[in-house]
Amino acid sequence: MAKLEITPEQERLARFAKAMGHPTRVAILHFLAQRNECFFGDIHEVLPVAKATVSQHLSELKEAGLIQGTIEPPKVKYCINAENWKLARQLFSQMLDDCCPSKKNSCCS
Amino acid sequence: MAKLEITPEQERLARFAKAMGHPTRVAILHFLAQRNECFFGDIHEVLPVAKATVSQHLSELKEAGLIQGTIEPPKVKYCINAENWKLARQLFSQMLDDCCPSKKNSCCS
DNA sequence: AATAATGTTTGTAATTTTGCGAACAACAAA
DNA sequence: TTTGTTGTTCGCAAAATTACAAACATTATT
Repeated sequence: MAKLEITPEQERLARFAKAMGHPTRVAILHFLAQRNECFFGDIHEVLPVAKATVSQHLSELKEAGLIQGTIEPPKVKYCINAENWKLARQLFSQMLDDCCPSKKNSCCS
Repeated sequence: MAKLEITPEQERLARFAKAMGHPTRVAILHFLAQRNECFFGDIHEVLPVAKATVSQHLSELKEAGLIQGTIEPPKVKYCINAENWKLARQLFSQMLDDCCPSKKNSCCS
């Protein structure tokens, strides 16, 4: 029993995925992914949620490593964490590309 | 305020991501992604969790559309849902590739 | 009909997530 | 020093997630 070990890479992928697992956070990432300037206010202004909630979502994205925040008094600038973003891309590709090759007898019909 | 609409695509992506947001489910997907035969028992046998829990994780992956199950009495065969898998690949690529282009002045330094 | 094998469903408990208003902290400007 | 701006943190409540054992359903086999 239990021959399968969950690898650190799988843990990391799950961590990224979990952070992306909410519509508002996807919207935030999408917003950040196509902008240079990105203050908290810019994000909050555009979302239909309370600022406390936005702050919380940002904090989760940050803890997952997908974004980073820099204090620029009196504002806070957020942006994609390029390094981890790249890693996320790799891990998701690894997972999603590595399936359903042109096997015969595959149940993935 | 609230000028940003959350698109159906973002909802879908979040749905996929949420399903992938747990180490055990990532492990299950990885397992399924490289196999043709994939009965419940094969999956359960290899994971360090109770069968009720495995069943629950499978059901969540199924509801998210990432896998599908077929009853083959007295067993149940699971496999990747190829069509939605492809969609997931597209959505994740769209999100992850579409960032941090070689902009000057990008905060993604 | 009784038994066995394979998974799902149910019931339960602990934990986590989500969302918001209100209070708070940090800094700039009047 | 007082006021205003910008975000974070706190406290709370509702809902969702996670995990398991036990009960159940379904189909084969004896």
